[in-house]
Amino acid sequence: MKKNITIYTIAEEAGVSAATVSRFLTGKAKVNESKRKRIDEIIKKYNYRPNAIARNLSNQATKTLGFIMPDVTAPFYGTVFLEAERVALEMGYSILLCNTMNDNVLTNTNVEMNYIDFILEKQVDGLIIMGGHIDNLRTAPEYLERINALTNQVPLVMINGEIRGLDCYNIRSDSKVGINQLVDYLVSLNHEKIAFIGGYMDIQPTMRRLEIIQESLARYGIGFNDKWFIEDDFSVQAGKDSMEKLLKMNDRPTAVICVNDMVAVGALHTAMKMGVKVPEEMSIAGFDNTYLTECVVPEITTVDLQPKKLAKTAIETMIKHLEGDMTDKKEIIIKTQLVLRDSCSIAR
Amino acid sequence: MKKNITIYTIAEEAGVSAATVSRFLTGKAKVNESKRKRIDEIIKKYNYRPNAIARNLSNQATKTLGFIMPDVTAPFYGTVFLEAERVALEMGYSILLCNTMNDNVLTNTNVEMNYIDFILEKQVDGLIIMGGHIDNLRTAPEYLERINALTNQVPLVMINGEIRGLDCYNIRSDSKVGINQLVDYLVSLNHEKIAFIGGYMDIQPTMRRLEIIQESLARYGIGFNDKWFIEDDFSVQAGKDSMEKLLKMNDRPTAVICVNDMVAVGALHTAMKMGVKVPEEMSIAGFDNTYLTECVVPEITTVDLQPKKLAKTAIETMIKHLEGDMTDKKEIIIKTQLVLRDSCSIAR
DNA sequence: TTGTAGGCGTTATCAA
DNA sequence: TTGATAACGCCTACAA
Repeated sequence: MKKNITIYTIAEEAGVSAATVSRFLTGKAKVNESKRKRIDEIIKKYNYRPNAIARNLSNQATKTLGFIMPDVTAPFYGTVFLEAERVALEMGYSILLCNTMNDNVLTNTNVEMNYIDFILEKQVDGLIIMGGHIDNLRTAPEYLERINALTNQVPLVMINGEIRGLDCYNIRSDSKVGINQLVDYLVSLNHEKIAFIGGYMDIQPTMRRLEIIQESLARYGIGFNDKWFIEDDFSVQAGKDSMEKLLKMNDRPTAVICVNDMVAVGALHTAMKMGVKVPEEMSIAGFDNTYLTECVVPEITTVDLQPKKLAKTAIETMIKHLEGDMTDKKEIIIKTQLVLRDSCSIAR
Repeated sequence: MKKNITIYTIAEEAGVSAATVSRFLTGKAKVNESKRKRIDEIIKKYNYRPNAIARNLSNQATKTLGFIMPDVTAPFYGTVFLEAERVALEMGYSILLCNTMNDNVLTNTNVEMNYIDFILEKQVDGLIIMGGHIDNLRTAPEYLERINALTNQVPLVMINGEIRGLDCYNIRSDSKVGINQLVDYLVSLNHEKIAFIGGYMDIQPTMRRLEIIQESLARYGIGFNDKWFIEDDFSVQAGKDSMEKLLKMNDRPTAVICVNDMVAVGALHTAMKMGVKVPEEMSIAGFDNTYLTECVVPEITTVDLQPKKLAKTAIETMIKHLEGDMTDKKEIIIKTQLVLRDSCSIAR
């Protein structure tokens, strides 16, 4: 086994001490011009790279951020992650990603809890959580306890999470603006029979959106028919199934708001398959404004949650905190906005 | 600042030496039952977790694999990554993901090369590369040189890469079977005017697929009209643009094979927007078999590249290598297969 | 079965 | 400006 090349290797060949090589590497102290040059040469000769593990151990910091989410494969989460990675890298940090996929959002918190431990062992400097159990309105007590303890070990940023009274940063989107715009729009198109599909009752984005929709409709004196809330998960398949249920009803809604774009795409899929014309016979809207909305015809009208802005804010908030630039602004709201496309038209 | 809890903290309180605690932790040597118990208690009391960084430094291994790819957000890549993460975790490894997004596939190799350095500094035990410059048929010499050097530092697994004569493992999908099936199918539907859209000429998956399509058509004595190869990138937008070009031609093809599902979805989008019925007036097929194909109507007929199998094989191959279970099978072929859905029908 | 001591590759403190 | 030297937290001979 070839011996590793270390600062000692470099130091020896350059005729200096390891400390000097280290200083050269970090640039935190001056080193004589001639030695500089020699060190530089040897480093290039060996194509030497400092060992980040050793560096981390010594520095007591890894310059890496843990990021826990359900599934990068979902366009919204994926977009957030990618932007987070980009911004982090730009600021000199890297991201350790964990997908908790297998967890059942409503019950089993094991995967996520294991991941938290796992990620802490890796000594991340900060932890970012998006989706999963932090969205759960009835959080399991042991999970709550764990996440509370967490808060003392490492700074935490939650994206669109729901847990109250937790000492962490919250980056959340204010759905209200976007939803009001959406409801205004639908009402202006004469819709009064509006459904809401996808998502679990116990999950925050679901209930929050549903409530705001109801409030928003109430401004027009329009009631929400509970039969038209179809509970399911957040997948394309959920959209397909839920729309099918809706279409089998005697009293159909004229417009369907979906808990996210994936569900909207699924809903559109079923409508088309069952010969229901969108938007002529049925209007459909989504949430998130992911690229999916522009994949289908008609393109889907949606509420933009600004995933990139969420990501950027989350990373910047975390790094500011880590670098001592404290704020006491623990909560940051990102505005949402309606994006008009082709999937809604006048009710008939 | 609170002092960190280390094996010494535990050792002291348990009245044993740090070595014993370490042995308890690794389980690699026996430790007396009564001490076992005491150690265990203290560990729980403090909620102690071993510091992975220190462990890695000592072990000279990180149990993490670097994974370099262009963009997790693309469904195919995302699927591969997710499965890779799952399998790796199951085998006790974690994955450090890097998205090279910003690189221009054809020219600038900087982002990817920087990432390689970056990832090596983190002392990953192995490196997996999928997409990006390894697909480039005219690889930049300095990139080749770099990647060759790489090969001496860390085991390398390439997924569907093209670089020949490199000492690494290759997991690649054999497109031939799937493409032959696709061509057989299209010909059986009376298609003779078949286009191919998306992808760059200089990129392996593009050319490989195109060549095989041509060969496959040749079996039927059908020629390929070069005008119907529209070069573009691999995005939904590419599909939209390319289809538009195709539809503006006087002599239109009756079927379009797309370099991947995203392009296929884009192509379908344009066809529908321009009032061309799919599949009645135009058949469309894709590659990859991602979930996108089932989002749209008609659902898209595609060649399944088995992303999960690619991922699993890649990870298993890597870990087998790392754990000394060497094989000399440096190349593993994953079969592809045609998946029939609704986007193709008889030519007219 | 247990403890001592040295090493993993860097950084940082303290003299010089 | 430089060089010893002691951390950082864990693992593993080696000796007991």
